Parts: sequence; structure tokens; C-alpha cells
Amino acid sequence: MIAGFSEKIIDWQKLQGRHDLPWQLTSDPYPIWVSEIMLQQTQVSTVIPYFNRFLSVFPDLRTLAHAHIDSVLAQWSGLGYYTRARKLHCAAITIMSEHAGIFPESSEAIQRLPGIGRTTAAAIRVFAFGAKDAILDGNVRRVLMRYFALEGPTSGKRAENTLWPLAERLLPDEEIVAYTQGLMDLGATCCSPRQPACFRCPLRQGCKAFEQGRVQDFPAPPPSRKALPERQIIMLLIGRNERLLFQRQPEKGLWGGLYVLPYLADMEEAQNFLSSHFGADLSSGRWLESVKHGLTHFRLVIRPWQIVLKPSDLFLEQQVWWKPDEALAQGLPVPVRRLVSTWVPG
DNA sequence: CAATCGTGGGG
DNA sequence: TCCCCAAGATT
Repeated sequence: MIAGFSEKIIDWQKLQGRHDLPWQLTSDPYPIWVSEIMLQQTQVSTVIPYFNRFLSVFPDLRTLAHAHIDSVLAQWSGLGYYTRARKLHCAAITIMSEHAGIFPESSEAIQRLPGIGRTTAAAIRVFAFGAKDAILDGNVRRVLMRYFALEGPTSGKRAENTLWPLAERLLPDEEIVAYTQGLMDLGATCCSPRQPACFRCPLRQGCKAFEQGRVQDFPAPPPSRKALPERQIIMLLIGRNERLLFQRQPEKGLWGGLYVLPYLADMEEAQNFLSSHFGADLSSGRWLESVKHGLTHFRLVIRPWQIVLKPSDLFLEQQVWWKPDEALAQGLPVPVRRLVSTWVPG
């Protein structure tokens, strides 16, 4: 037990922390769970509008479990990391069937649900049940590495073996909610990655990194990664009667389960696609302005090719044709959303 | 353990 | 414009 650590955080949280986030107004595990999934690798300000919309459409666990995955992904559209949405939906179904619709309380049962690891499970248990569990997200890792001047990277076996026991040892017996929320708020608003506001930090006294004047040395900066590779694709805006052709992405991989405009590696494949599906020719179309889109591990350059099918071209019933407004209500990746919203038929 | 998975905002 | 990274989990 480190003297005063948790007390300082709890006191700070009550005065300076956030108390009115939409998921803080309840101890119902369902909205807390939804928020924790949305907040994975995603900032609070980004999540808030998505959270409010999601809860208005899927107000409880039963509604979510009975929903079609397409409508879940439609609500998630734009948030990214779409596996989270599919696993959230899957977990809701599991809770209905294996837990009688009641969100489980034990750490083991919660972590068996898809999409929930140790930190997310702990956060849910703290905020919904007041459990004395330790979390270890990016914010907490940074705060602890600075406070104790821990060398080395924030992840990896050594960091895990140090940080988890440390985080558990620091837990207070009282006010676990204020402590947990305060630890995260402190990391997000005060002990930030760059230019932390040490002058107003409640942990300034006792922070080893601060006392050594080496705050910027912790956590150790990750090895600089090489420039992201660039991938180029042709995306086809195939128009027919005011509608565009869409395809559903496979579950695995980028944008899994979302609807996209057909895309291909090069113009030869694009030509093959058009001739095999419609007996149509690329040559009657035209280029639109390229769309650049950054993803985690590569840069995507989309070269959109717009074409309007003739009435005589083939028509297959099972294809997905949507007017722009219909499409924009679906689960679309952001760059596809951009292309669709600016599309002018003909 | 490294790679994968999105997107938006800040410096 | 570019780089960084955010309430991580999964394979």
C-alpha cells in the first residue's frame, strides 16, 4: 500500500473528475458494458453521441439480443473496430441464453463473453457492482509508469508482471468507483501522454518521474515504426435507376460485416467484375476524385470509378441496390459513406 | 509475440 | 502534412 495514493485520486476525482458522462448516471451493467466496449481505443468525446444513439435504439439487453446484426452495425457505423459490435451482439445473445438475460457478476463469467478482456471486465464490475477490481488501460499504465518511474515499454511480459500486481495493491477498500474513474480521468485530462499538466496534478508529490524531472521519459517511447504502406483500390459506383450497387464485407477482416461499394485491386479486375456481372464495359464510366483514408496499419487510396448501367445490361435479383439515403442508414465504413453522400446519379 | 482491427483529433 | 495515439481484445 502506497501512502495516500488512492486518497489523493479519490479527492481529486470528486472535485476535478467527470461525473456526468451518460454512462455514469446508472449502475445498470448493460449501458456500462456498452460504454466500455465503445470506449476501447476510442476517446470519450467520440463515444458520447454513438452511445446515446445506441441506447435509444437498443435500450436494453433483450432488445439488442433480438436485433439483426445489420442494425447493430448501422448504429456502430463510423466508430471503427467493427468486431466490437459483432461481439457485443453475440455476447447479448449468449447472456440471454446462458444467463437468463441477467448480466453475470463473476469475473470469470464476464471474461468468457466475447470482446471482454481483463480490463473491460474489471471496469464493468467496478461501475456496475462496486467490485474491488483493478483496471489497466492505457491511461492507468501511463500514470503508474510515471508515478513509479518504471523503465521499459508499457506492454509485454515484464510490464504485465509489474503493473497488474501494482494496480491491485493500490486499490482502496472504499470508494472504488471514484478511485477507478479518477485514475482514468487523471490519465486522460492531467497525466496526458504529451505535456502533462503536472502543476495541477494531485499525485505531483510522490511522483518519481516528476521528482526526477523526467516526466517525459515515462513511459518509454515505443520504437518508431516505419512509414505505413499504401494500398490502392478501385471502388465502383455502379448506378442503376437512382440506386447504387453494394456488397457485404465478409465477417473477418477489414470492415467485417459492413456494406461497401464493390472494390477491386486494379482496372483489369474491375473490368472483369463488370463484364461478368452485367455484361457491361468500364469504358463508359469516369474517374471521380480520389479518397485517401488512413487506417491502423496502412494508408488506403480509393480511386472511385463511376458508371451508369444501361437498361439492357444484366440484372440479378439478389444484388443489393440502394438509393443513397437508404444506404446511408446502413452500416457503412466512413470512406464509403463519403462517396455515397456525394454521389450524383448519371 | 506481432499483427490486426477504424477513426478522429491534437501537436 | 505527418505522426501520434485513444477506457484493448483477439488470433
